[in-house]
Amino acid sequence: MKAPPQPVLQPRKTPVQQRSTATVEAIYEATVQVLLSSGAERLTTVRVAQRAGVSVGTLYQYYPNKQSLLFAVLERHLGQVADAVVRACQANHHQPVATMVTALIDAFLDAKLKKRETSLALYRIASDLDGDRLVENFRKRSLKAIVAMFRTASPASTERIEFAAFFFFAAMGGAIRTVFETGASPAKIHKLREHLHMLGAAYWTSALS
Amino acid sequence: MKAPPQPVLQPRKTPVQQRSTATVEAIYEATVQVLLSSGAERLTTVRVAQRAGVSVGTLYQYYPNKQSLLFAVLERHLGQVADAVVRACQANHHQPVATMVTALIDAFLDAKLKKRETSLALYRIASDLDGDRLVENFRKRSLKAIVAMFRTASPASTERIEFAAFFFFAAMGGAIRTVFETGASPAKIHKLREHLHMLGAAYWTSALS
Amino acid sequence: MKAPPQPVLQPRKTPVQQRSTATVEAIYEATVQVLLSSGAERLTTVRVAQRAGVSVGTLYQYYPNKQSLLFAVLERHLGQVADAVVRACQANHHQPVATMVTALIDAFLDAKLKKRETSLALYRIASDLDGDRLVENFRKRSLKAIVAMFRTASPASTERIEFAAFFFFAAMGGAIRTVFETGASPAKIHKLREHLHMLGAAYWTSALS
Amino acid sequence: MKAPPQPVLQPRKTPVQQRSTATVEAIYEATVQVLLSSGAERLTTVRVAQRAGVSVGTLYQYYPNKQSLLFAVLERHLGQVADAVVRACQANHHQPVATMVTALIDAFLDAKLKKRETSLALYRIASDLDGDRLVENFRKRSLKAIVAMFRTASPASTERIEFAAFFFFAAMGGAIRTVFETGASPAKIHKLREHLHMLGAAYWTSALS
DNA sequence: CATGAATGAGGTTTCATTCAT
DNA sequence: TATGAATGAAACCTCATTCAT
Repeated sequence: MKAPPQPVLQPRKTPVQQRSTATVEAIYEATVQVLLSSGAERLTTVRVAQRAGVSVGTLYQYYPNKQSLLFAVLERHLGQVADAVVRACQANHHQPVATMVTALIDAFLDAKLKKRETSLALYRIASDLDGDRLVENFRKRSLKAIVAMFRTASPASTERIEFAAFFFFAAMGGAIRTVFETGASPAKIHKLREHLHMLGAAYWTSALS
Repeated sequence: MKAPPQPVLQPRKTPVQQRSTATVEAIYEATVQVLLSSGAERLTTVRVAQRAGVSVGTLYQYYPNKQSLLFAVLERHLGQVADAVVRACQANHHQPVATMVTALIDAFLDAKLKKRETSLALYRIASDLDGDRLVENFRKRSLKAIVAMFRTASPASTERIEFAAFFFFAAMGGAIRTVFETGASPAKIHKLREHLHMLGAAYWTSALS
Repeated sequence: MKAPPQPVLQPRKTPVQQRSTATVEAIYEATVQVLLSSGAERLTTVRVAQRAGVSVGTLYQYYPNKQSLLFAVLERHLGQVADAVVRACQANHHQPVATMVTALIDAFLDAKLKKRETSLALYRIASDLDGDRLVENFRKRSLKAIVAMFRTASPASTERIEFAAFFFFAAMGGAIRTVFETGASPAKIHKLREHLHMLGAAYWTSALS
Repeated sequence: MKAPPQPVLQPRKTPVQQRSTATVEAIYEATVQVLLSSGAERLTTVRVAQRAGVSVGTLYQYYPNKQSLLFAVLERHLGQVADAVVRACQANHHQPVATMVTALIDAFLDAKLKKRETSLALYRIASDLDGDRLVENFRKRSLKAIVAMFRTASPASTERIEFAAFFFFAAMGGAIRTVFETGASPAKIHKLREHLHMLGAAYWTSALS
């Protein structure tokens, strides 16, 4: 991956035609597949194009460079998880804290589980140059919803809730990531959920008091 | 016209002369420095050698390939953190749970803080091929000591303690990592420690009951 | 940071466009030329590419590694010689032994003479890793045709004919190679042919009796 | 193998002391061993020195460069074979031609057999830059003795005998080399000798008439 | 004399990206 | 628009040779 002087990371064009949309989608899917089957190290633009059934040239019509490709994948994945979290939070305003915690954890964990493989592959590329920015956006969106939810349940200061949300989100993410990375059997996933609930209940009770 | 090599990750030779000991250390230090200043992506063997003030050839006399270089850094870092954790655990057998939790958290967090920059850089390269193995070893060593400590404080089943240790270690690591990655001001570090203590106390009380 | 490759010696892709057919041929020719002008020792992929008027990258689009390049040249050369031998043998079934011997020798020698320089350069690279396999194939093809021919002229056991063919083929090859290596003036070539005829006639008469 | 501007191929010093002689011998032996065990491709000066139990520096005290090392080995090997041939020839002056032929063949083949492995390894390095010169010397010495021998048995012109000797020597060498290279079982060696005798008798009878 | 650490040119190979067809 | 051949900078790694100790 060469370092382009001024990287452009947005898709080059907004597809409006039928064919373009299909092509973009095929490239997206191919990227995920190559990521899963070959790993980030072996992911080359030519390989992705081949898997997508198009030529490299075509790939570059829609993504100005390799990074934008990976960004697109990462962005969509994070977006899906954030969506789940936001929905769960919005649906549980004014509920008891215990309910909120469970809903938040389940939403996050289930979203990750649904794309477990993709998620695993993406942990790695997220570290690459400037992937942080996307992760940051993802975190902001999620935290905003989480904070909003907990504010309907607790008189604690916004600042306090904000840090607690940030902190808990990070801890939860770390636990899930590690379980995924060390091999996630159904039994282990089950225990993970249990302990997340336990952790969440215990933590938020302390944190909001 | 090369011949098929087999990747070896151990240092290539044990220095016998005075000079080479200094060289190997210089290369190690240079690796850390380049990692910090340029990032893993921009870390090349030539750059490391230059920074160390030696030629590439010399580098390859001591490290058979680029990976072994990164391994050495990762290994030493993880070893130091594990050492700190193990020491803290051994020193707190038969203490109250609250004391144990605080000791564990502080040991881990302080070890990480001491090499915060290095730690940050290493999160990224650990994902690389087989870095997992080192991380796995690190986790095993740490968990063994943690489990041994908590067994002196609780009649809970070993299996339960083991999972709790694994889970908490992962959550704590995730929280710390995220704080490091999002910029760790002293104030934030302070809050982090507080909330880790809170999280730890709340979680272990639940988990061991 | 490379991943463990597995050596492949077959050409990498089949050209579909007009342009690439020309390119692959240019690279092939350049390889022969560099081999002749610089010797196998000085043959580098960059040099070959330059001589071919393309970039190294292009070279590697068609030949997966340096060896495959040399293989291609060796294979074509050996193929041509084998073709000549096979044709000569097939055309002389049921002829007198003297005729057979002369035909065989002339076919082999003339095929070698036609590409004398190439042949000379190839003697050297054939020794390289696994070049043996190609030479072995070449020998098998040739010997099969030779044995088939002599069986139409002699009641000797197949086993006897087979060894005689192998032995004579080797002796003939050695004599020709040495003459080529020590400088082959037309006069010397003339004598060589004469003595090969003499040797062949004398040997096969003994061997088949 | 870099190309030194003005290669010096003679051993750097003539060893007179005890230790030096032993060292030179050890290096020589190590070279052969490395050649056999690792092949010419993997033969490095450091490896040879290690196998010899000395440092590279010491190696370079006795051999000015890598080529001179290989030359020494090649030279000694060829010398031994030439010695055997010369002795056999000198011992068979004025014998019947059949006796001469058998003696010559047996001397050559046995000398090669005695160092079959070394011989095989050396075929390859002899092709390297300027190995030809040594081979040429070897051939000259051998041919001189062969010609001298046959002149005591035949009134044929010197020129005729000379070419016949050259030609036969080459054919014999080629046959032996090929057998060695294709795997020389005792049975195959036995047949080889038989057919060499047959070839030799038949050829020289024709050639001297 | 011996040692072996250091050198660095040079070789092979990859892959993001461009552009003529 | 799509194609895929071509590019070439840049990375990794080797190894003959030197020279301070």
